[in-house]
Amino acid sequence: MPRWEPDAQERLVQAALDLFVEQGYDDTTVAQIAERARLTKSSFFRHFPDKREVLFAGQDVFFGLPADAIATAPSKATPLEAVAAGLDALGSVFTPDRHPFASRRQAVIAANSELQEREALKRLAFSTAMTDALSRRGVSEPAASLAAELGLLAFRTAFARWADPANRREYSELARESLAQLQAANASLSSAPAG
Amino acid sequence: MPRWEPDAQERLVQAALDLFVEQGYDDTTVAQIAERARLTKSSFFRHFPDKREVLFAGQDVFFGLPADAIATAPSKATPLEAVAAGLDALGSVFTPDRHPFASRRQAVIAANSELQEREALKRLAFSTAMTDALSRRGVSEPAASLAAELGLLAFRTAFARWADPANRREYSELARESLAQLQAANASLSSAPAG
DNA sequence: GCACCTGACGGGACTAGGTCTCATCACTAC
DNA sequence: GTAGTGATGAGACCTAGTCCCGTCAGGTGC
Repeated sequence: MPRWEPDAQERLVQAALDLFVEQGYDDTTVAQIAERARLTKSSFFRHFPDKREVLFAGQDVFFGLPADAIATAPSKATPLEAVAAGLDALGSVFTPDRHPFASRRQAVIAANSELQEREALKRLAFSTAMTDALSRRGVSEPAASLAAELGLLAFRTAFARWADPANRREYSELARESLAQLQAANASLSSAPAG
Repeated sequence: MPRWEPDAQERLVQAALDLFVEQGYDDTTVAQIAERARLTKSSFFRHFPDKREVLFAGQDVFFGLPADAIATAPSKATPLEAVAAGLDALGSVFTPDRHPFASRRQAVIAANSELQEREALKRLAFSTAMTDALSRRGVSEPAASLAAELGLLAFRTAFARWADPANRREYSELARESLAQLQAANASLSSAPAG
């Protein structure tokens, strides 16, 4: 008989998300989260540096995937092709079984500016990682930053569509679509307005 | 003889920046800031919703300038021309006399992730404001978001160069230059890599 | 000249996020 | 069997942030 229940971190994440959905982020205390996960406040802060991070655990890991994919893309690939390969690499993360979790999580974030702030910081780290990977491919500034920002915008669009509760399409399809739409829009930016 | 010293908010900002430079953001308490400004902790939180915000006061105001400029740009202007007009509108904010303050402020932000987080959120609000202004001009998605992100990236580059302690060039010149470089890089994104 | 209101401020109680230190004890290695 | 490891509990402690109440100069009405 083991001394502790396994998967403490996962229990904390689940308990946190459930409580945030039930009663809101602000009205949920760390002690409540820990209690529901059958742990204490002390243990919570051993697993997460702060309360917000419980919804962002592991992001640093899978945001490294695009950077790796960009680094290992064929050397003849254009910057945008490398970025596309980077976004594709996230297909292994946003699988259908994770959709319910992601969907509820996004709803919680959308309702709280503190969490949107953390999300903005994570996005910054994401685009920086892609920029660095492009730089190491020999892409100079500001092209590297630009390609990374385009990739980030495509990702944001694709992820938002994927995480929508009503969505049934796959992430990789949405990612390619978003990037293609962005490239098309890019061409029209310097032409006359629609109206 | 007035009951209170005037310019309480400005005194708090100055005291905060001085203390952050002297001993770091984390090692400075709100009580210390208030004390140096000859006020109390209570008054600090009357002027700012939280400790971070003391370095971001007034941003919402001048980040409305680009949105207004985009809205009032000639109807025949392309999205990117409207964005350029938007960035130009910030010339009245980043004047040489504000350079010392901005320079020290950026150094403090660069040293603290909590402040970078807040800055990321402000940038998000900035790009959202520009996107909305473009949408009201009839620019459709994702062109509006794309143009706004291009504008934001140009602004970030220009502002970083302007706020550099060694910089002597004017903001408006740097802004136009950054946007032009970005447009040039945009054309090269789909061509073969440099190496 | 008097009463009244306003608004910025001081003071202090209170909650909760976050840090730190120490004790506990099933499991593992030797 | 003995010593170490490591995830946890317990609790003191600090500070950000909220809330309420009291104070009092200046302005207003009469």
